[in-house]
Amino acid sequence: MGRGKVTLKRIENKINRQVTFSKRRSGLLKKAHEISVLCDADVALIIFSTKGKLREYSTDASMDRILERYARCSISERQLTDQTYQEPHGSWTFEHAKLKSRMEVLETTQRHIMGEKLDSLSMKELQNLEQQLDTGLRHIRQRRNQIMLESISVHEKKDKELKNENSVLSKKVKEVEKEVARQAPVENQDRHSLSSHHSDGHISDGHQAGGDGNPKQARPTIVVPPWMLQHIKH
Amino acid sequence: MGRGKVTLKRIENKINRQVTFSKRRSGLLKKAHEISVLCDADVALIIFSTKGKLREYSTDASMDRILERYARCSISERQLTDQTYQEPHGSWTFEHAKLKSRMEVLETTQRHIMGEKLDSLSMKELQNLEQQLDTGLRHIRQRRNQIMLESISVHEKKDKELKNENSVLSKKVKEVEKEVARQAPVENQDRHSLSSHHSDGHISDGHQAGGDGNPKQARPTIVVPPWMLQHIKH
DNA sequence: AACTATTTATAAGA
DNA sequence: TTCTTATAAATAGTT
Repeated sequence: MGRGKVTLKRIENKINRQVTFSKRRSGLLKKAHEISVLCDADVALIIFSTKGKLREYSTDASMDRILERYARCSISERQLTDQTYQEPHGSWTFEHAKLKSRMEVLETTQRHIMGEKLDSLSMKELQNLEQQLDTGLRHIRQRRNQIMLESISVHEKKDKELKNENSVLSKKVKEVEKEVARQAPVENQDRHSLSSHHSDGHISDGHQAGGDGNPKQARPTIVVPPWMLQHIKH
Repeated sequence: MGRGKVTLKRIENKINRQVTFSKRRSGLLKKAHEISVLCDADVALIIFSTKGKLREYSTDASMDRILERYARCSISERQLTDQTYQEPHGSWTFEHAKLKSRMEVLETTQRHIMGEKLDSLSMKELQNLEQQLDTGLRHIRQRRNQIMLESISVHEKKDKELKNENSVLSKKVKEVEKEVARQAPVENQDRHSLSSHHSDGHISDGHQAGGDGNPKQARPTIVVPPWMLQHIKH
Protein backbone atom coordinates (compact mmCIF):
# COMPACT_ATOMS: atom_id res chain seq x y z
CA MET A 1 0.00 0.00 0.00
CA GLY A 2 2.14 2.70 -1.28
CA ARG A 3 3.96 3.62 -4.39
CA GLY A 4 6.35 0.74 -4.09
CA LYS A 5 6.12 -2.82 -2.88
CA VAL A 6 7.61 -3.60 0.51
CA THR A 7 10.22 -6.27 1.06
CA LEU A 8 10.42 -7.72 4.53
CA LYS A 9 13.85 -6.47 5.33
CA ARG A 10 15.25 -3.82 7.61
CA ILE A 11 15.10 -0.40 5.93
CA GLU A 12 18.71 0.70 5.75
CA ASN A 13 18.11 4.40 5.14
CA LYS A 14 17.83 5.84 8.60
CA ILE A 15 15.50 8.72 7.76
CA ASN A 16 13.28 6.49 5.75
CA ARG A 17 13.15 3.94 8.51
CA GLN A 18 12.20 6.56 11.05
CA VAL A 19 9.41 7.90 8.82
CA THR A 20 8.07 4.47 8.02
CA PHE A 21 8.21 3.57 11.70
CA SER A 22 6.19 6.57 12.67
CA LYS A 23 3.54 5.91 10.04
CA ARG A 24 3.27 2.20 10.65
CA ARG A 25 3.25 2.60 14.37
CA SER A 26 0.16 4.77 14.26
CA GLY A 27 -1.41 2.34 11.81
CA LEU A 28 -0.68 -0.57 14.08
CA LEU A 29 -2.04 1.19 17.15
CA LYS A 30 -5.16 2.10 15.24
CA LYS A 31 -5.73 -1.44 14.07
CA ALA A 32 -5.12 -2.81 17.52
CA HIS A 33 -7.80 -0.50 18.83
CA GLU A 34 -10.14 -1.45 16.00
CA ILE A 35 -9.95 -5.18 16.55
CA SER A 36 -10.36 -4.60 20.23
CA VAL A 37 -13.58 -2.65 19.75
CA LEU A 38 -15.03 -4.41 16.71
CA CYS A 39 -14.38 -7.93 17.88
CA ASP A 40 -14.53 -7.50 21.62
CA ALA A 41 -10.99 -8.76 22.04
CA ASP A 42 -8.45 -8.09 24.76
CA VAL A 43 -5.40 -6.60 23.14
CA ALA A 44 -2.06 -5.42 24.45
CA LEU A 45 0.46 -3.82 22.13
CA ILE A 46 3.86 -2.54 23.14
CA ILE A 47 6.21 -0.86 20.68
CA PHE A 48 9.76 0.29 21.33
CA SER A 49 11.45 2.35 18.64
CA THR A 50 15.10 1.69 17.81
CA LYS A 51 15.94 4.58 20.06
CA GLY A 52 13.98 3.01 22.91
CA LYS A 53 10.95 5.25 22.90
CA LEU A 54 7.84 3.45 24.11
CA ARG A 55 4.32 3.56 22.71
CA GLU A 56 1.61 1.23 23.90
CA TYR A 57 -2.01 0.31 23.44
CA SER A 58 -4.21 -1.89 25.57
CA THR A 59 -7.93 -2.60 25.61
CA ASP A 60 -9.60 -0.34 28.17
CA ALA A 61 -6.14 1.03 28.95
CA SER A 62 -5.73 -1.84 31.39
CA MET A 63 -2.31 -3.04 30.44
CA ASP A 64 -1.64 -4.61 33.82
CA ARG A 65 -4.79 -6.66 33.76
CA ILE A 66 -4.04 -8.01 30.29
CA LEU A 67 -0.43 -8.78 31.11
CA GLU A 68 -1.53 -10.65 34.20
CA ARG A 69 -3.98 -12.59 32.14
CA TYR A 70 -1.22 -13.31 29.69
CA ALA A 71 1.03 -14.46 32.49
CA ARG A 72 -1.58 -16.89 33.69
CA CYS A 73 -2.04 -18.34 30.23
CA SER A 74 1.58 -18.54 29.32
CA ILE A 75 2.47 -20.10 32.64
CA SER A 76 -0.09 -22.82 32.54
CA GLU A 77 0.95 -23.54 28.99
CA ARG A 78 4.56 -23.85 30.03
CA GLN A 79 3.65 -26.03 32.98
CA LEU A 80 1.95 -28.41 30.63
CA THR A 81 4.79 -28.62 28.15
CA ASP A 82 8.03 -27.76 29.94
CA GLN A 83 8.97 -29.97 32.86
CA THR A 84 12.28 -28.18 33.34
CA TYR A 85 10.63 -24.82 33.92
CA GLN A 86 12.80 -22.37 35.84
CA GLU A 87 12.07 -19.00 37.35
CA PRO A 88 13.87 -16.28 35.41
CA HIS A 89 15.76 -13.54 37.16
CA GLY A 90 14.47 -10.03 37.56
CA SER A 91 11.33 -9.25 39.45
CA TRP A 92 8.33 -7.01 39.09
CA THR A 93 4.61 -7.07 38.69
CA PHE A 94 4.72 -9.44 35.76
CA GLU A 95 6.97 -11.85 37.57
CA HIS A 96 4.72 -11.57 40.55
CA ALA A 97 1.71 -12.39 38.42
CA LYS A 98 3.43 -15.38 36.96
CA LEU A 99 4.41 -16.59 40.38
CA LYS A 100 0.88 -16.18 41.55
CA SER A 101 -0.62 -18.08 38.68
CA ARG A 102 1.95 -20.82 39.02
CA MET A 103 0.96 -21.15 42.61
CA GLU A 104 -2.67 -21.36 41.70
CA VAL A 105 -1.84 -24.22 39.41
CA LEU A 106 0.08 -25.95 42.17
CA GLU A 107 -2.76 -25.45 44.60
CA THR A 108 -5.25 -26.87 42.16
CA THR A 109 -3.06 -29.88 41.56
CA GLN A 110 -2.73 -30.33 45.28
CA ARG A 111 -6.50 -30.29 45.55
CA HIS A 112 -6.81 -32.87 42.85
CA ILE A 113 -4.29 -35.04 44.55
CA MET A 114 -6.27 -34.91 47.76
CA GLY A 115 -9.26 -36.06 45.78
CA GLU A 116 -11.06 -32.71 45.69
CA LYS A 117 -12.50 -30.77 42.76
CA LEU A 118 -12.22 -33.74 40.45
CA ASP A 119 -15.24 -32.84 38.37
CA SER A 120 -13.23 -30.69 35.99
CA LEU A 121 -10.86 -33.49 35.05
CA SER A 122 -11.19 -35.68 32.01
CA MET A 123 -10.83 -39.41 32.20
CA LYS A 124 -7.36 -39.25 30.69
CA GLU A 125 -6.28 -36.70 33.28
CA LEU A 126 -7.73 -38.81 36.04
CA GLN A 127 -5.86 -41.82 34.78
CA ASN A 128 -2.57 -39.95 34.73
CA LEU A 129 -3.18 -38.59 38.19
CA GLU A 130 -4.04 -42.02 39.47
CA GLN A 131 -0.91 -43.54 38.08
CA GLN A 132 1.31 -40.81 39.48
CA LEU A 133 -0.27 -41.11 42.89
CA ASP A 134 0.00 -44.83 42.84
CA THR A 135 3.70 -44.63 42.10
CA GLY A 136 4.20 -41.95 44.73
CA LEU A 137 2.31 -43.94 47.30
CA ARG A 138 4.41 -46.99 46.59
CA HIS A 139 7.58 -44.98 47.16
CA ILE A 140 6.22 -43.54 50.37
CA ARG A 141 5.30 -46.95 51.68
CA GLN A 142 8.68 -48.30 50.74
CA ARG A 143 10.35 -45.46 52.55
CA ARG A 144 8.21 -45.81 55.65
CA ASN A 145 8.89 -49.46 55.68
CA GLN A 146 12.57 -48.92 55.43
CA ILE A 147 12.46 -46.51 58.35
CA MET A 148 10.50 -48.96 60.43
CA LEU A 149 12.81 -51.83 59.71
CA GLU A 150 15.80 -49.64 60.55
CA SER A 151 14.17 -48.61 63.78
CA ILE A 152 13.45 -52.22 64.63
CA SER A 153 16.97 -53.28 63.97
CA VAL A 154 18.29 -50.45 66.14
CA HIS A 155 16.05 -51.53 68.95
CA GLU A 156 17.11 -55.11 68.60
CA LYS A 157 20.72 -54.12 68.82
CA LYS A 158 20.14 -51.99 71.88
CA ASP A 159 18.15 -54.78 73.42
CA LYS A 160 20.96 -57.19 72.90
CA GLU A 161 23.47 -54.82 74.44
CA LEU A 162 21.29 -54.26 77.44
CA LYS A 163 20.84 -57.98 77.92
CA ASN A 164 24.54 -58.55 77.83
CA GLU A 165 25.09 -55.80 80.34
CA ASN A 166 22.34 -57.23 82.42
CA SER A 167 23.84 -60.65 82.46
CA VAL A 168 27.25 -59.27 83.34
CA LEU A 169 25.72 -57.35 86.20
CA SER A 170 23.80 -60.41 87.36
CA LYS A 171 26.96 -62.41 87.48
CA LYS A 172 28.69 -59.70 89.44
CA VAL A 173 25.84 -59.54 91.90
CA LYS A 174 25.97 -63.28 92.41
CA GLU A 175 29.67 -63.14 93.04
CA VAL A 176 29.27 -60.27 95.45
CA GLU A 177 26.52 -62.14 97.25
CA LYS A 178 28.66 -65.23 97.45
CA GLU A 179 31.52 -63.15 98.83
CA VAL A 180 29.30 -61.50 101.37
CA ALA A 181 27.82 -64.81 102.42
CA ARG A 182 31.31 -66.25 102.86
CA GLN A 183 32.63 -63.31 104.91
CA ALA A 184 29.53 -62.92 107.13
CA PRO A 185 27.43 -66.07 107.26
CA VAL A 186 25.62 -64.79 110.39
CA GLU A 187 22.10 -63.16 110.23
CA ASN A 188 21.34 -65.05 107.04
CA GLN A 189 17.69 -64.21 106.46
CA ASP A 190 18.13 -60.37 106.71
CA ARG A 191 20.88 -60.28 104.07
CA HIS A 192 18.93 -62.50 101.79
CA SER A 193 15.88 -60.25 101.67
CA LEU A 194 18.13 -57.28 100.97
CA SER A 195 19.84 -58.92 98.01
CA SER A 196 16.52 -59.91 96.53
CA HIS A 197 15.51 -56.26 96.49
CA HIS A 198 18.68 -55.42 94.64
CA SER A 199 17.87 -57.99 92.09
CA ASP A 200 14.47 -56.43 91.44
CA GLY A 201 16.13 -53.15 90.61
CA HIS A 202 18.10 -54.64 87.77
CA ILE A 203 17.30 -53.96 84.19
CA SER A 204 15.44 -57.00 83.03
CA ASP A 205 12.83 -57.86 80.50
CA GLY A 206 11.19 -60.46 82.70
CA HIS A 207 13.21 -63.56 82.03
CA GLN A 208 16.40 -64.53 83.74
CA ALA A 209 19.41 -64.11 81.45
CA GLY A 210 21.29 -67.13 82.65
CA GLY A 211 25.07 -66.76 83.12
CA ASP A 212 26.79 -66.63 79.74
CA GLY A 213 23.69 -68.06 78.02
CA ASN A 214 23.43 -67.65 74.29
CA PRO A 215 21.84 -64.22 73.55
CA LYS A 216 20.46 -65.45 70.23
CA GLN A 217 18.06 -67.66 72.09
CA ALA A 218 17.14 -64.76 74.34
CA ARG A 219 16.14 -62.39 71.49
CA PRO A 220 12.51 -61.29 71.94
CA THR A 221 9.97 -62.11 69.25
CA ILE A 222 9.00 -58.86 67.52
CA VAL A 223 5.71 -59.12 65.72
CA VAL A 224 5.44 -57.08 62.51
CA PRO A 225 1.77 -56.39 61.81
CA PRO A 226 0.62 -57.61 58.39
CA TRP A 227 -0.25 -54.11 57.11
CA MET A 228 3.38 -53.20 57.47
CA LEU A 229 4.45 -56.02 55.25
CA GLN A 230 1.86 -55.88 52.56
CA HIS A 231 3.80 -53.44 50.36
CA ILE A 232 7.22 -54.94 50.55
CA LYS A 233 8.05 -55.92 47.01
CA HIS A 234 11.78 -56.61 47.17
CA MET B 1 -10.76 -1.62 3.01
CA GLY B 2 -13.59 -3.77 2.02
CA ARG B 3 -16.97 -3.50 0.43
CA GLY B 4 -18.36 -1.44 3.24
CA LYS B 5 -16.99 1.19 5.55
CA VAL B 6 -16.28 0.13 9.09
CA THR B 7 -17.81 1.91 12.02
CA LEU B 8 -15.86 1.64 15.22
CA LYS B 9 -18.43 -0.32 17.14
CA ARG B 10 -18.70 -3.86 18.40
CA ILE B 11 -19.94 -6.17 15.64
CA GLU B 12 -23.14 -7.62 17.02
CA ASN B 13 -23.50 -10.59 14.67
CA LYS B 14 -21.53 -13.33 16.38
CA ILE B 15 -20.45 -15.19 13.25
CA ASN B 16 -19.43 -12.00 11.56
CA ARG B 17 -17.49 -10.90 14.59
CA GLN B 18 -15.63 -14.19 14.74
CA VAL B 19 -14.73 -14.04 11.05
CA THR B 20 -13.62 -10.44 11.21
CA PHE B 21 -11.61 -11.20 14.31
CA SER B 22 -9.80 -14.01 12.60
CA LYS B 23 -8.98 -11.90 9.56
CA ARG B 24 -7.93 -8.83 11.45
CA ARG B 25 -5.93 -10.80 13.94
CA SER B 26 -3.72 -12.25 11.24
CA GLY B 27 -3.44 -8.82 9.67
CA LEU B 28 -2.40 -7.30 12.96
CA LEU B 29 0.15 -10.00 13.67
CA LYS B 30 1.56 -9.57 10.20
CA LYS B 31 1.88 -5.83 10.59
CA ALA B 32 3.45 -6.19 13.99
CA HIS B 33 6.05 -8.45 12.47
CA GLU B 34 6.57 -6.07 9.56
CA ILE B 35 7.22 -2.99 11.65
CA SER B 36 9.49 -5.05 13.83
CA VAL B 37 11.62 -6.14 10.89
CA LEU B 38 11.42 -3.07 8.66
CA CYS B 39 12.00 -0.52 11.37
CA ASP B 40 14.10 -2.52 13.80
CA ALA B 41 11.56 -2.04 16.58
CA ASP B 42 10.83 -4.14 19.64
CA VAL B 43 7.21 -5.18 19.50
CA ALA B 44 5.00 -7.23 21.78
CA LEU B 45 1.45 -8.00 20.79
CA ILE B 46 -1.01 -10.02 22.85
CA ILE B 47 -4.49 -10.82 21.62
CA PHE B 48 -7.21 -12.63 23.52
CA SER B 49 -10.35 -13.58 21.62
CA THR B 50 -13.73 -13.17 23.29
CA LYS B 51 -13.57 -16.84 24.11
CA GLY B 52 -10.22 -16.39 25.79
CA LYS B 53 -7.99 -17.94 23.18
CA LEU B 54 -4.53 -16.39 23.15
CA ARG B 55 -2.38 -15.38 20.16
CA GLU B 56 0.81 -13.44 20.55
CA TYR B 57 3.66 -11.92 18.64
CA SER B 58 6.92 -10.59 19.92
CA THR B 59 10.11 -9.50 18.21
CA ASP B 60 12.58 -12.39 18.18
CA ALA B 61 9.95 -14.42 20.06
CA SER B 62 11.30 -12.94 23.26
CA MET B 63 8.09 -11.90 24.94
CA ASP B 64 9.54 -12.01 28.43
CA ARG B 65 12.41 -9.74 27.56
CA ILE B 66 10.11 -7.16 26.01
CA LEU B 67 7.63 -7.28 28.83
CA GLU B 68 10.42 -6.80 31.32
CA ARG B 69 11.68 -3.87 29.33
CA TYR B 70 8.16 -2.50 29.30
CA ALA B 71 7.89 -2.92 33.04
CA ARG B 72 11.10 -1.02 33.62
CA CYS B 73 9.95 1.80 31.37
CA SER B 74 6.44 1.95 32.68
CA ILE B 75 7.59 1.96 36.28
CA SER B 76 10.13 4.71 35.79
CA GLU B 77 7.53 6.61 33.83
CA ARG B 78 5.06 6.30 36.65
CA GLN B 79 7.67 7.42 39.11
CA LEU B 80 8.48 10.46 36.94
CA THR B 81 4.95 11.57 36.20
CA ASP B 82 2.93 10.41 39.17
CA GLN B 83 4.01 12.10 42.36
CA THR B 84 1.59 10.00 44.38
CA TYR B 85 3.10 6.79 43.08
CA GLN B 86 3.32 4.20 45.82
CA GLU B 87 4.70 0.75 46.12
CA PRO B 88 1.68 -1.52 46.21
CA HIS B 89 1.08 -2.14 49.93
CA GLY B 90 4.07 -2.59 52.08
CA SER B 91 7.09 -3.38 50.05
CA TRP B 92 6.01 -5.77 47.42
CA THR B 93 9.35 -7.31 47.71
CA PHE B 94 8.01 -8.65 50.96
CA GLU B 95 4.82 -9.86 49.34
CA HIS B 96 6.88 -11.48 46.67
CA ALA B 97 9.08 -13.19 49.20
CA LYS B 98 6.08 -14.52 51.08
CA LEU B 99 4.55 -15.82 47.92
CA LYS B 100 7.78 -17.45 46.95
CA SER B 101 8.30 -19.22 50.23
CA ARG B 102 4.72 -20.42 50.20
CA MET B 103 5.30 -21.79 46.78
CA GLU B 104 8.42 -23.57 47.86
CA VAL B 105 6.40 -25.29 50.54
CA LEU B 106 3.82 -26.31 47.98
CA GLU B 107 6.48 -27.58 45.64
CA THR B 108 8.14 -29.60 48.35
CA THR B 109 4.83 -31.16 49.29
CA GLN B 110 4.20 -31.92 45.65
CA ARG B 111 7.57 -33.65 45.52
CA HIS B 112 6.78 -35.68 48.56
CA ILE B 113 3.48 -36.66 47.08
CA MET B 114 5.18 -37.89 43.97
CA GLY B 115 7.40 -39.99 46.16
CA GLU B 116 10.54 -37.86 45.85
CA LYS B 117 12.82 -36.37 48.51
CA LEU B 118 11.29 -38.50 51.21
CA ASP B 119 14.48 -38.76 53.27
CA SER B 120 13.71 -35.66 55.28
CA LEU B 121 10.38 -36.93 56.51
CA SER B 122 9.79 -38.61 59.84
CA MET B 123 7.82 -41.77 60.17
CA LYS B 124 4.83 -39.91 61.55
CA GLU B 125 4.87 -37.53 58.58
CA LEU B 126 5.17 -40.43 56.19
CA GLN B 127 2.21 -42.09 57.80
CA ASN B 128 0.08 -38.95 57.47
CA LEU B 129 1.12 -38.51 53.87
CA GLU B 130 0.34 -42.11 53.12
CA GLN B 131 -3.10 -41.87 54.60
CA GLN B 132 -3.92 -38.65 52.75
CA LEU B 133 -2.75 -40.07 49.47
CA ASP B 134 -4.65 -43.26 50.03
CA THR B 135 -7.84 -41.32 50.61
CA GLY B 136 -7.21 -39.09 47.61
CA LEU B 137 -6.47 -42.03 45.41
CA ARG B 138 -9.66 -43.70 46.48
CA HIS B 139 -11.65 -40.59 45.51
CA ILE B 140 -9.90 -40.35 42.19
CA ARG B 141 -10.60 -43.96 41.39
CA GLN B 142 -14.19 -43.55 42.39
CA ARG B 143 -14.52 -40.53 40.12
CA ARG B 144 -12.84 -42.23 37.19
CA ASN B 145 -15.05 -45.18 37.65
CA GLN B 146 -18.12 -43.02 37.68
CA ILE B 147 -17.07 -41.36 34.44
CA MET B 148 -16.41 -44.70 32.81
CA LEU B 149 -19.70 -46.17 33.86
CA GLU B 150 -21.50 -43.08 32.60
CA SER B 151 -19.71 -43.36 29.29
CA ILE B 152 -20.60 -47.01 29.03
CA SER B 153 -24.24 -46.39 29.74
CA VAL B 154 -24.34 -43.66 27.10
CA HIS B 155 -22.84 -46.03 24.59
CA GLU B 156 -25.25 -48.76 25.49
CA LYS B 157 -28.17 -46.45 25.00
CA LYS B 158 -26.89 -45.28 21.63
CA ASP B 159 -26.26 -48.85 20.63
CA LYS B 160 -29.77 -49.83 21.52
CA GLU B 161 -31.21 -46.95 19.55
CA LEU B 162 -29.17 -47.83 16.52
CA LYS B 163 -30.27 -51.43 16.74
CA ASN B 164 -33.89 -50.44 16.88
CA GLU B 165 -33.46 -48.16 13.91
CA ASN B 166 -31.67 -50.92 12.11
CA SER B 167 -34.42 -53.41 12.70
CA VAL B 168 -37.06 -50.94 11.51
CA LEU B 169 -35.05 -50.33 8.36
CA SER B 170 -34.63 -54.05 7.80
CA LYS B 171 -38.36 -54.57 8.04
CA LYS B 172 -38.98 -51.81 5.54
CA VAL B 173 -36.50 -53.29 3.14
CA LYS B 174 -38.15 -56.67 3.32
CA GLU B 175 -41.53 -55.16 2.64
CA VAL B 176 -40.21 -53.23 -0.33
CA GLU B 177 -38.56 -56.36 -1.68
CA LYS B 178 -41.80 -58.30 -1.32
CA GLU B 179 -43.68 -55.53 -3.09
CA VAL B 180 -41.19 -55.49 -5.95
CA ALA B 181 -41.27 -59.26 -6.27
CA ARG B 182 -45.07 -59.22 -6.41
CA GLN B 183 -45.33 -56.46 -9.05
CA ALA B 184 -42.70 -57.91 -11.41
CA PRO B 185 -42.23 -61.61 -10.90
CA VAL B 186 -40.61 -61.94 -14.35
CA GLU B 187 -36.78 -62.05 -14.75
CA ASN B 188 -36.54 -63.59 -11.34
CA GLN B 189 -32.84 -64.28 -11.01
CA ASP B 190 -31.73 -60.77 -12.08
CA ARG B 191 -33.98 -59.06 -9.58
CA HIS B 192 -32.87 -61.42 -6.90
CA SER B 193 -29.20 -60.62 -7.27
CA LEU B 194 -30.00 -56.91 -7.30
CA SER B 195 -32.01 -57.08 -4.11
CA SER B 196 -29.29 -59.03 -2.37
CA HIS B 197 -26.85 -56.23 -3.16
CA HIS B 198 -29.27 -53.79 -1.62
CA SER B 199 -29.30 -55.83 1.50
CA ASP B 200 -25.51 -55.67 1.74
CA GLY B 201 -25.61 -51.92 1.78
CA HIS B 202 -27.78 -51.80 4.87
CA ILE B 203 -26.66 -50.63 8.20
CA SER B 204 -25.93 -53.79 10.08
CA ASP B 205 -23.54 -54.96 12.78
CA GLY B 206 -23.27 -58.44 11.41
CA HIS B 207 -26.29 -60.20 12.79
CA GLN B 208 -29.68 -60.27 11.20
CA ALA B 209 -32.18 -58.30 13.23
CA GLY B 210 -35.07 -60.62 12.53
CA GLY B 211 -38.46 -59.01 11.86
CA ASP B 212 -39.96 -57.96 15.18
CA GLY B 213 -37.28 -59.87 17.12
CA ASN B 214 -36.72 -58.81 20.70
CA PRO B 215 -33.98 -56.15 20.75
CA LYS B 216 -33.02 -57.12 24.30
CA GLN B 217 -31.74 -60.41 22.98
CA ALA B 218 -29.83 -58.55 20.32
CA ARG B 219 -27.96 -56.36 22.83
CA PRO B 220 -24.23 -57.03 22.57
CA THR B 221 -22.29 -58.25 25.54
CA ILE B 222 -20.07 -55.43 26.70
CA VAL B 223 -17.04 -56.81 28.44
CA VAL B 224 -15.77 -54.65 31.29
CA PRO B 225 -12.08 -55.38 31.84
CA PRO B 226 -11.25 -56.39 35.40
CA TRP B 227 -9.01 -53.38 36.04
CA MET B 228 -12.00 -51.19 35.51
CA LEU B 229 -13.97 -52.97 38.17
CA GLN B 230 -11.40 -53.48 40.87
CA HIS B 231 -12.14 -50.24 42.66
CA ILE B 232 -15.89 -50.31 42.68
CA LYS B 233 -16.87 -50.11 46.29
CA HIS B 234 -20.58 -49.36 46.01
C1' DA C 1 -11.90 -21.10 2.39
C1' DA C 2 -11.91 -18.15 -2.05
C1' DC C 3 -13.18 -14.13 -4.44
C1' DT C 4 -13.48 -9.25 -5.39
C1' DA C 5 -15.10 -4.60 -5.00
C1' DT C 6 -13.83 -1.25 -2.02
C1' DT C 7 -11.71 0.93 1.60
C1' DT C 8 -7.59 1.80 4.03
C1' DA C 9 -2.70 2.17 4.74
C1' DT C 10 1.30 3.88 3.32
C1' DA C 11 5.75 4.74 0.11
C1' DA C 12 7.45 8.24 -2.28
C1' DG C 13 7.62 12.88 -3.26
C1' DA C 14 7.25 17.74 -1.94
C1' DT D 1 6.90 16.21 10.82
C1' DT D 2 3.05 16.88 7.68
C1' DC D 3 0.43 16.93 3.28
C1' DT D 4 -0.46 14.84 -1.09
C1' DT D 5 -1.13 11.23 -4.15
C1' DA D 6 -0.43 7.00 -6.56
C1' DT D 7 -0.46 2.51 -5.44
C1' DA D 8 -0.14 -1.64 -2.53
C1' DA D 9 -2.51 -4.11 0.98
C1' DA D 10 -6.25 -5.32 3.83
C1' DT D 11 -10.60 -6.73 4.28
C1' DA D 12 -16.23 -6.57 4.26
C1' DG D 13 -19.46 -8.69 2.00
C1' DT D 14 -20.41 -12.33 -0.95
C1' DT D 15 -20.20 -17.08 -2.94
